[in-house]
Amino acid sequence: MLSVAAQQFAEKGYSGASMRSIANATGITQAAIYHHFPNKQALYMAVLARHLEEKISATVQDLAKIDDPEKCLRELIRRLLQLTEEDEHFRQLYFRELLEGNKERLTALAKNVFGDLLESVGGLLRKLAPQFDLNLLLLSVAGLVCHHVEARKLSPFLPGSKAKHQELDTLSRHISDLLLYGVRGP
Amino acid sequence: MLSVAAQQFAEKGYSGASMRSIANATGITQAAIYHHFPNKQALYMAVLARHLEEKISATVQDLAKIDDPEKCLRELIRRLLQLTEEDEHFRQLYFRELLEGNKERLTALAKNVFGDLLESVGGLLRKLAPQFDLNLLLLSVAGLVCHHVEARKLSPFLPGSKAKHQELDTLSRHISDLLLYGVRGP
DNA sequence: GTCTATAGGACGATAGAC
DNA sequence: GTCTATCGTCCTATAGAC
Repeated sequence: MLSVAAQQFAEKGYSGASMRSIANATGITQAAIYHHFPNKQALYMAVLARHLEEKISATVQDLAKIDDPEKCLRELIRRLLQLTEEDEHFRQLYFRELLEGNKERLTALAKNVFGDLLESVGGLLRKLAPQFDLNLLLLSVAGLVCHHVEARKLSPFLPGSKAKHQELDTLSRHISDLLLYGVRGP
Repeated sequence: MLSVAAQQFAEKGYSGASMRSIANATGITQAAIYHHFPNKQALYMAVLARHLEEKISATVQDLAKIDDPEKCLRELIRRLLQLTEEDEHFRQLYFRELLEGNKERLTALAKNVFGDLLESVGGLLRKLAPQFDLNLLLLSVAGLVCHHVEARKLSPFLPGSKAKHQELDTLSRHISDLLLYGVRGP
């Protein structure tokens, strides 16, 4: 039921997803939701907790074990790409929170999502890029990954579009190379 | 009236913004909108055309005149940051289109927004980064700029947040340095 | 070009039976 | 825990007067 709600909130947004359609897709009537959650907001918060906060910590685990900083960064990019590709709703919910999240929800997002990210890869990034601000670098990585995956819907309509622009390996190499070496390339 | 509608669509999304609230904020009644637009979709499309497609072409003009590629890239980043900061609705509408745009709307977005971008800075990027795919590079730049500005709402709640993370100059230098030199820095 | 009025439906939430 | 039924509110869109 939480995953059905996540799908609808991600695809249609908070206002666009109705309690009725979520209930119907779950297989119960709209009134029955109110036995599990007091109101729509509470249901939405439960969706966020499960879909954003749990998934990120599972994704970035074990990264600290990789010794070589460059390999570790490439692996971070690869995992984030895979997460945001496999779980379309994760990415959409994150974007929607950036757009519409109030102070309370943004605080939770910062603490639970980026807090976990920092813990896992903060050390790596500090070693790899001592000249850069850690928070800004994290936001750069998140922006690159999420935007590239989200823009795959847009990519086919761009002039000079190629099929390989859709592939995860292509995106992974592009982002990693860009981050590691800048526009001049490796 | 189009700018009022842009504001509401950007802030509350398509479903969240009602014809009533748009009309009231404009100073007319809800029924009067239907004299100017046949329905809600048509109003939304008019908003997109004005707010996304017109603004981007004004922003990237004159860039080709700058000879030094590095200066030109820095200026591109600065202008895009300024556009997406000054015109909050531009950025929000772009993100919302990425999330919810159908094929027709994404085609228009690709053609009118990224088409203009390509025309103005395509040559620069090809010269500056011959090893990188042009479309992927454009999407990287767009993702970095938009995400950084959008994430300013999130930034204060991050661990280790600093006031300067909010400043446009800081963001501009961070993004430009990262693109030009990678994580190793200049 | 804007108004009032209203149709017709979807929404969130509640009451109460089973 | 789920149902049916319903309330009150909001919504998009239309009709018709001025």
